[in-house]
Parts: sequence; structure tokens; C-alpha cells
Amino acid sequence: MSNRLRFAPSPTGYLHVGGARTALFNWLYVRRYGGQFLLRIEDTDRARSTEDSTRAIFEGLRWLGLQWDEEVSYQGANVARHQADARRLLESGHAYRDFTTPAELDRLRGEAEARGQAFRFDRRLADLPADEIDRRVARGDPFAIRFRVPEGETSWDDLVHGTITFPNKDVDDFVILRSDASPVYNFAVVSDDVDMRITLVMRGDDHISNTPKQVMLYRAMGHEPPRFAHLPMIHGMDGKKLSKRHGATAVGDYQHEGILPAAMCNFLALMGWSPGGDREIMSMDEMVSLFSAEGLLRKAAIFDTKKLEWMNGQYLALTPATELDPIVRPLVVASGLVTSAQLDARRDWWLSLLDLLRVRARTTHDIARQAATYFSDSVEYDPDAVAKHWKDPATAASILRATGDRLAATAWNAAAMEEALRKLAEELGVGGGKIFQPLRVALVGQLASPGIFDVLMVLGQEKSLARIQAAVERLG
RNA sequence: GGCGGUAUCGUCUAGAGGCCCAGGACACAGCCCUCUCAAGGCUGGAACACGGGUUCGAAUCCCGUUACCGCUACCA
Repeated sequence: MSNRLRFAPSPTGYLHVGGARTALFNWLYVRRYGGQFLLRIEDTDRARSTEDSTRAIFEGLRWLGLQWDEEVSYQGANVARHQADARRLLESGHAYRDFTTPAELDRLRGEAEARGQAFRFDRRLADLPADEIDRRVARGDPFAIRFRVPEGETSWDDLVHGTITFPNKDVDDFVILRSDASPVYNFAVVSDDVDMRITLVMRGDDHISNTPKQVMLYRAMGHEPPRFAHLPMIHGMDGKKLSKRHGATAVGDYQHEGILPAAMCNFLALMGWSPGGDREIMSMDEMVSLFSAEGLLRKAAIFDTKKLEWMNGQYLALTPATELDPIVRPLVVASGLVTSAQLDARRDWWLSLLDLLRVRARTTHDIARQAATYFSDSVEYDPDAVAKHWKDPATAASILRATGDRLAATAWNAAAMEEALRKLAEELGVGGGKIFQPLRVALVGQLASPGIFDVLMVLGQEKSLARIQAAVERLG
């Protein structure tokens, strides 16, 4: 039988990195072992669900490259089936009507707490004579439908944890259909997973305690439960569940901070899974072929953005300029210094600039930021750079004047220019840095840049000479 | 409280009884390379939660303790 896995987020926010990781593993599993990867939006909680977050989930998944098979399903559209399933459970005796009101339940819970005891729902509370039940139903009294948990114990063979067993006595008769006839989460999930013919449920391990309930529901409904794999949580740097306090937690945040989707997937894959050995940087294809359920980890991982950025830097260095172009281009165009058409007109030049910058950037924003000076007409001088390399204006001006003269008389190629400037340094009796550094400030205004001859080449003769001239004037 | 889950450097992890007085990566520090910054190379500090077993031998198996996390809702 072919594998059918699903990712089932509730649209109550954005696509969380934890959710993205879960989606990624479901996707990897299907890619590796074959089958379908499905998406189900769990929007039964009308009050908290929004279309915006549904859209954010789609966008996040698409950005990461996790395309789902078949049509998206919406849990909210399945309520009629949930109700029918509940009714069937009622008829078969696996469930019963409970007329206890929520207020009464609250009272009982409060009393138990006051006594220092754990509140347990007592089935006898709902144990009414049949004619009394009929009378109340006829009268229209509200009731919830509760599942009758059987004697014994419930266990399953978890793909990541091995066998997990729960004594049934530890699980209360839980509500499956509220008095307003809306289904409760644990029930809707089972009804939907049965309907979608899900074979493996891979989700966060915060659902482990829900699993015995779901397994019992499958059996009561006459179905074999699917397999389960409970993935570890992702925590923030303080070891607590990742939340807004930890800063960026939505995959969209990272997209906007200039992280590449491939880097994000690679990083996420390493939270809760390891290919074994020392493998770290892996393309999507490599991850697919390396993925295995055996490599799934049990321990919660802490999300370390420092390592994500490092990894992104690795990807930037690995990604050809032609692939970076569509990502970085909108960023530099947004700076207003250049138009997309102008970039097209000098495409080779633009790609070579990207090549220069990508190897020393950690995010695509770093690239865009550093690219700005190559488009602008004037140079913005960083005060620190000026203080360091133009410390003595007169000396700086004279060196720059000499540099400019020499460059003007040299063929505009890196090798020739390097030879000329090194010769100049020798004549002046100084090290190369004494020339290159002031020159760097004149050309880009910054302490750091790509190699100075690369900068000269990419800036071009006219612009370079003009900037040197401008620097000399400013210093003089 | 009850039940369940987890436990290797600050962080991500390798490790499936001897190869481990524990390896790699991020971060940190130092050095090298070098026109700067990255990248790269080298070096350093840094961990098997604790206590009992089992075994000739345990990070690896068992038990207990502790800590953390989750569930314990007519939330999802």
C-alpha cells in the first residue's frame, strides 16, 4: 500500500518553524519512500482561524519548496461527517450522551481541586435510565457526546520512540462532540485521517498523550490505526517552547531576513533528524536520498539562529549568481539606486558583482546592502573608515593623487593595475596596504570590500577615477 | 498532583558494549593566509545529569533519583 502522509496545521497564525520542520519531514518521507504528501487545514476553531494565516501557510510551504499532492482539505468542511461518525459511535455503544453542563463540570473540578485531588470524569454522572435520556433528548436538553474508553491498555509502535503504552484507566471518557454539535480536535483528526486514508501520522511529540485516545477511536470506528512518528519539539535559546518572545519564529520572517529556502530546509532538517556521521550541508535531493525514519531523533532541539546564518552563508557561497539574481534583484531595485532594466542592460557586470559579494555575505540583504555603493553616484564615507585610513588628510590626499595618476596611465585590468600600484608602493617605500586601504575608502567608503582590484574592475575606470578625484578634493 | 516523554560540549549533533580519558559543526579565543572583510587552514577551552546495578568491559543495557517538556478542557 502506498504511503499517505499529511501536514495538518491550524491557521491561527503564520507558518511556525516547528510546523515547517514537521511539514518538511512528512515531505521528505514521502519523497524518500514514495506516496502522497497531503495538506489539511484544521480550521475548526472558527474564532482563531483566519484566511490570512491559511495563505501564510501556503506561501511558507511553497517558499520552502514543499509542494503537496492532491487538493488541500479543510477540516471545517467535514463537520457533517464528524457528526455522522459520532452518531455511529453512539449507536454502537462506544460513546454516550452526557447531559452534565459545563458549569457543573467546572464546579466539580473546583471541588476536586480544593480537596487536592485530580478531577476525573465519572461515567456514572451520565448514567441515566434510558427513558430519562429519551425524555431529555425529546425536550431538547443540550448534551455532549463522550467516548467510552474501554478497559485495558493502549499502545502503539512509534517510529521514533518505539513502543509506547498507556493504561486506559488514565484516560478519561473524553468529549468527541460538544453540545453545540461541533467536533473536538482529537475526534475530528481521526475522522479526517480515516477519510484521507492516512497511513503514517508524523507530528510533534506534544501529541503523544493524545495518541492513545486517537488509537482507541480508530478501533471503535472499526479501522486499524495508522503508524505514528512523534517528532521532538523545537525550543528557543532559553529551552522553552519557541514563541514570539524569541524573535522570529515564522518562516516568513526568515524569508524576509534574507535566508535562502534551501538553507532553511537544510537547517530545519537537522532539528530532529540526523543522517548519521558528520553530514551537515545537504541539498534537498541529498536529504531525500539520505532520509530515513531511523535517523529521527527524540530530543527537543534549540533553534540557534547563529548557525542558521552560518549555513545560509554557506549556501550563498554555493549558489550561482544566476540563481541569486531573482532574489537579490528586487532588494537592490527597492533601494531606488538602479532599475531592473538597467541591470538587464549590464547583466554580465551585475552577475560578476553578485559573485564578488555572495561569498562574503550571510544573508541576501547583506549582498543588497553591500551592492548599493556600486550603483550610487557618490560615496558615503564611514567615519570609522575615514578615521582609520585617512587619519592624516594631507598624506592620504597625496597618496590618492599618486594612485589616481598611476591608474589613469594603466591599462584597466586587474593584473596591470596591481603591478602598477605595487610598483608605486615600492617607489614610495611603503607597504601595499598603505595604498590599498585609503583607496578602498575613496572607492566604497567602507572598511571592508572585495579585493581592491576586483572593486576597481567592477566599478570601472570612469567611476573609479572620479571617486578618487572626489576623495582628493574632499581631503585637500 | 496523575500519566507520558526526554536527558553527550553554551547550541546542533556523531556514537547502537570494547575503535571514545568521547568525534564533527556553530559560537568563542589565538595563529596562519592576506590590501580590508568574508571564506579557507591550523590550534585551544568546552559534554556522556546523578546514584546504583548487569558485564572482563557502559555514553551505549536495567533500575532509581533529579531536571526539563507535554497531556491531564464541551482548546488545537
